[in-house]
Amino acid sequence: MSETKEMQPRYEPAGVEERWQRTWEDEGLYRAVPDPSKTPFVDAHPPPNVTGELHMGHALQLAVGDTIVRMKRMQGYNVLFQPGYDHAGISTQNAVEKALLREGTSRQELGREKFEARVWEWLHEYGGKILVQFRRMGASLDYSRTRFTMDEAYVRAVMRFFVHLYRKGWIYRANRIINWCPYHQTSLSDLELVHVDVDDVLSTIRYPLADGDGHIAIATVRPATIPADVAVAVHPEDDRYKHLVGREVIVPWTEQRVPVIADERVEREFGTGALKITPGHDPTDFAIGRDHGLPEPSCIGLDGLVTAAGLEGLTQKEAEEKILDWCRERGLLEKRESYRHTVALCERCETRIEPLISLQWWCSMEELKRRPLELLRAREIVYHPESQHRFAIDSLENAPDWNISRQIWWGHQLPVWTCPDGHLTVQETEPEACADCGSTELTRETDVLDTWFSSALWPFATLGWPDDTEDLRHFYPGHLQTTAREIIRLWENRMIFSGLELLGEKPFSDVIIHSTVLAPDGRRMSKSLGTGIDPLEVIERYGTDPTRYGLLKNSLTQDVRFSYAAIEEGAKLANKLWNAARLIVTSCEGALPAERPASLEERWILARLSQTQREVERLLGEFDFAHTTDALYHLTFDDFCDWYLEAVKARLYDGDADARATATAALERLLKLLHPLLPHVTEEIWSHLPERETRLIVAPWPEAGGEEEAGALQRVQESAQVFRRSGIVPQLEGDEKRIFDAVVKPERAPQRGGADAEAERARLRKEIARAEGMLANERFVENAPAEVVAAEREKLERYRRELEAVGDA
RNA sequence: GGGCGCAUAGCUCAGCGGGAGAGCGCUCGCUUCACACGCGAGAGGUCCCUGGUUCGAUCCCAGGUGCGCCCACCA
Repeated sequence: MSETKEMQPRYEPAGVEERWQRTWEDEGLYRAVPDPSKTPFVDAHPPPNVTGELHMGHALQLAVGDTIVRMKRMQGYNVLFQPGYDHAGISTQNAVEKALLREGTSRQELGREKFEARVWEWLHEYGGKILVQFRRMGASLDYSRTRFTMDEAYVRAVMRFFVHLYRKGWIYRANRIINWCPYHQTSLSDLELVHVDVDDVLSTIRYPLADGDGHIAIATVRPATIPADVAVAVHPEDDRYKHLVGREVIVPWTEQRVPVIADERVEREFGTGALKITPGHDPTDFAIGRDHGLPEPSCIGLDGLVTAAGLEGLTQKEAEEKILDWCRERGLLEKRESYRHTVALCERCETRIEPLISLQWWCSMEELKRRPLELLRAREIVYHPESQHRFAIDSLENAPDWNISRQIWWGHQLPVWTCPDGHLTVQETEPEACADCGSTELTRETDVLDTWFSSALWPFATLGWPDDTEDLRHFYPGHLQTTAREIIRLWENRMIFSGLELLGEKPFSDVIIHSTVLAPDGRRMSKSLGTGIDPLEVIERYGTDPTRYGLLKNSLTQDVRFSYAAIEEGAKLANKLWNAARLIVTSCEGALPAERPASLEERWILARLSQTQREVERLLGEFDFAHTTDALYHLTFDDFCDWYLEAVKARLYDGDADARATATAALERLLKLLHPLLPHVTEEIWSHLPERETRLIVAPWPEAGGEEEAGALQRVQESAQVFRRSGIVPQLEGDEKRIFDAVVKPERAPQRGGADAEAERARLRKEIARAEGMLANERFVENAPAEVVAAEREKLERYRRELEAVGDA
């Protein structure tokens, strides 16, 4: 399938990349088909939010997964790289609501059914955008298998999961304090909040003792919640208040009598050391209240407005004013001081969160987390880098029960029906009648499930579960996951326990937690800061190959700053490779004779290719992309181009058949090693090589041969170094002399003066003195490892040899 | 308040017990028939500070300083 196109001196990714992306997909080379004769390799790529535009983190994530997957595919694995997108409950609902607002209407006006229809409409318009972006990033996903978490089949999996957990007794309904977003009118998990610092006012208010004997002062930033106070708490060891425990105080405004209790969760150092207890509107107070058996009244409604007697319908600010005035009149307001603290906001709309008590659905984690922990501890599932493995274990150990219900409209409605008598019927599909009393007047639970409840099924719901499909049998359990750090607890842990619980096997064995890509100035990339860089714009400018190279050049262990320089390095590598290929292709037209690598430089480059291949296999096995790029960059520039090609160039021009055959073979191997990293340029070059039977993307990964000759050019390279520094031509013979003359071109090199030679001698003498000094140190020779001492001896000999060559004046 | 991580050349970063490295940038020399997104040479560094362990520390340990991220109910 060689195509005879002229190769331009400069490689231009534009056009070439899109062409290959189409070709690979059209020729079905991304397709994954179950085949029992092959070993599967599965990476279920995280489904981005359907509303989203891909950001730099997605680009990195895709590059990481795609690089591994491309190597595996060439190595003969039956690769499934699964694409799709997530319905992203609240985030999607938000986007559509914003659109409705612009049209002058609202979700409430439309009603639930019309709103849902509207979301689907919106999805049909924008939902495909993600996949276009995936393709443009060169991701070799099997697009024919694209799944959506609200597909009919997927919904069935979600319902099955819920019913399964319910029947196990792990799903329950309970009143708990939750994070309530008054704007979205829904509960939110702790992980859906953002915390920001705000300037607030801390008020110190006196609660008179019921027996008239003085007062206790408490400090609060939320006087509006005073009407729901049920106690005042002090630390049990606090000598200031010990004597008051068990007595009663009078709550301002309501003038209710409440007890003084002791609890060690009270911070003695904060404020006055006394804390008002409002279980209905504060998580700490809620916990303390439950432990002390206190009532849980509320004074703030779901809309965030106050409901307390005499304050009905007021905003919290207004209520606060009234209460503070009330206190002031009675001399109970001790002081007001400015106070900076953090508050929780809804991450979607940045509305201040109200902690409220609400009836929610929960999933108990006690049983579900047991086996995942065993597997993680046994390292049957491994997070990379190692620090994230420990974090994953910690976060699972401490996983609280999971609030799985949300009071929004867009999502999977709970498969729970209630009859007028309050019996619950829980089953996958709509029941005819109540399971308990046979009533046919059933109403379905209006809550929907947390988005992550469905995401948790991604590795197998995409394969057809709950049906026993061929896909499932062949492609489950999978292997790789690539994810951002912040969703380990939201997603990774839940995929693991759901896979183990429902299918009995872990969904994957390795999880790569990639780094966060920061803006060039080290700040977070974010739209609101204006620091975001659109990966598609970078791709437009530099090409996909350079972009993924630039992103992968960084280590996984720490956050990295986005760097155009790294991407330009990738562009240079692509261009260098292109030109190396141009030299070989243009001088090697015509039939190829048998390969017979006879000369020193040929044996050397083939050994270097093998050596680097092993290194790349090892590095990618450890998911070390930074060193992979480094090794391949130097292999291409230094070894392949600057030494090997320079050495054989003359023979290629002369039409030496053996040289041409070996050059083509060597280039072929170089292209294979580089393909996972730079898929497009390597495939394009491959298409210019004569008589290729397959596309490079599915060409077999080479067998790494021997490495014995990898050091064969050492003497020539050392001589070159000495010559270039000193101008002194070394004594070499045969192949070594020929290579030296071809690569170093002594006749063309500028004549060096005596100063250079003298500088070189001085350098060598210094090195020799250092090495001699070390070897003269008995304690070094005795205590240092034998190989370290031997290496030092070798160095000494080499320096002496070089000094002799330079002429020890 | 917990947890994790980072401080190495002008910049971005690798190295992590025995010669201080890469890429970019900078200086100098190359109109060498694959490539100037090239080739060659070079300048540039108390490897954050203070102690400790060691024959030997950029690397290990302790403390300090300065950053970053994640988590957390100080009202």
